[in-house]
Amino acid sequence: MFNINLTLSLSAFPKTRPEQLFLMVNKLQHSSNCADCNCKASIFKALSAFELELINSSRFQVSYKAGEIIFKQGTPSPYFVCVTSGLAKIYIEGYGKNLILSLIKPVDYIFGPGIYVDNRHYYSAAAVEDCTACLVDVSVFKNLIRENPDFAEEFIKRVSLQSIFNFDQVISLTQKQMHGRIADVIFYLSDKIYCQNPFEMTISRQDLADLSGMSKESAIRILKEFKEEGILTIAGNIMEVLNPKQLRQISETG
Amino acid sequence: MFNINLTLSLSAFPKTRPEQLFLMVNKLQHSSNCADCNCKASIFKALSAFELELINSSRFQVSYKAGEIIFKQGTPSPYFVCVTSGLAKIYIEGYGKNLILSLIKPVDYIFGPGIYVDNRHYYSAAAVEDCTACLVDVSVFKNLIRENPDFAEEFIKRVSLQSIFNFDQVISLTQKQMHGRIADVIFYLSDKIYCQNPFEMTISRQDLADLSGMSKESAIRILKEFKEEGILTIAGNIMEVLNPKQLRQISETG
DNA sequence: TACGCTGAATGATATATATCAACATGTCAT
DNA sequence: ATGACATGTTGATATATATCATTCAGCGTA
Repeated sequence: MFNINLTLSLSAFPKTRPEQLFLMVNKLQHSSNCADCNCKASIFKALSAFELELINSSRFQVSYKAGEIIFKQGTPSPYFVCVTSGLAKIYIEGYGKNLILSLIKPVDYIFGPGIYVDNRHYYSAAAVEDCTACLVDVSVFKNLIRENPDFAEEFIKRVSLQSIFNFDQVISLTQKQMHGRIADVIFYLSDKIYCQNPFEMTISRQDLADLSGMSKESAIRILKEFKEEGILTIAGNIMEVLNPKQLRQISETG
Repeated sequence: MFNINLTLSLSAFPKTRPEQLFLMVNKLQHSSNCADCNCKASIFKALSAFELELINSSRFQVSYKAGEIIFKQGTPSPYFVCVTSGLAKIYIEGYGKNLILSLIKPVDYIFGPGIYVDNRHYYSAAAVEDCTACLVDVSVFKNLIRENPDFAEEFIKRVSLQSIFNFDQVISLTQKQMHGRIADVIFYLSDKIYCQNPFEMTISRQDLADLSGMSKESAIRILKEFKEEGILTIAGNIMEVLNPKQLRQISETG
């Protein structure tokens, strides 16, 4: 079922050569401090000052330009990634198409299931907007999980929430038709990602399609229909949901 | 995106009334011993004899007839379920249709993401064949995770493997067309569930459809095509894959 | 300004898939 | 054996969706 198509996928992003990543890694380090930063990062609240300092001292900061790849599905996974600014996406490279699992905004982490299995990434991550991120050595993280049960529970809780989110997503993708799926994605964007109503769509139409599991053309057509029905407006990159009630209705009737 | 449709779903299984479950729970208790049984249950290998006895003393055994519901999506989740004989399915009740996430055979566990979130089930479970299962109080389980880091790691590893499996499944469901999806399910059945090549299909055609995210009629039609092309045979409930290579090909070309 | 490039939009067409309806088969209790 | 009921099978049809081709708009660069 699952095939790592490294060669194929590398060529899909010809702009970012591996060396560039390492250059960026060395560019800026330790520019701020975990103890200050973690206020929004819920799972870190279970850590003591000493433990936070452990993470802080082993971390380094990286910046990515929009479109650049953060890591590739199939590659080793030595770091735990925490996005501190900008917007990133994590996506599975499937059979010709990509499926975006979720968008990652500050302060959120990217940790894949591979960390505890074979230390490989099971999905790719890329910057959608210009991003900064902190990388922390996975082994530091794993040690904390072994030594601090509260932190372990927070971690498991986090993984569980992600899993629940994925369930919703699978049902949306497999049992709703296009209108309902686009409605779901629009709610996801306005409620969970941009968190405001007239919001700037910083993702492309292709990303919108990859989030809702359909072709770019279909996604565009449905946006147009929603516009014509007065459910939303799009001016440039600014989208506003005018009739959330009707949109909810569309989401629920599939 | 996510709606718990309890009323709708109860009526979908008119045969099993809630009282029946409790009657069965009281029928047989402590018929065997975790220390003997756990040989196949990998995550328990991290537990000491004392810890196993903790689980053993708080567990009780239940049996379910084929078709009976083990628990319902949306209900509280006080127990951790370990299937000790027979075959069960876990499935999400979506918009009209069900999606089977996986089949559970001995010795495997059913633990949902709700345990660490809101103590609710996020999917339903039902017996496909007659089943016996052990129920263990979730709090006993959670305590062991707090106190035994090895066990915690095994648990996280387990959850991770399940997550990886789900990724494959999502890609199959959203990016392959029907032939590829049915091929994937047939491999799943022969390699992971029944583990033999001429195998008895104890699941119904509807279950096959719910595993591959399509209508029952479409699933049947594709089985017929596979028969006509000599890829497999079906006699009664016995299915045999004759040309696994070609089936693999179909799986991979989507 | 003109050029070329990339992402977005639109229309025409092909096709995968669900739905509906009818029919067959098996199974169980009477 | 008989009927009733669930499950499986098949065919005809409708429809959701992808694909292909084309045009358009914005944007940086020569």
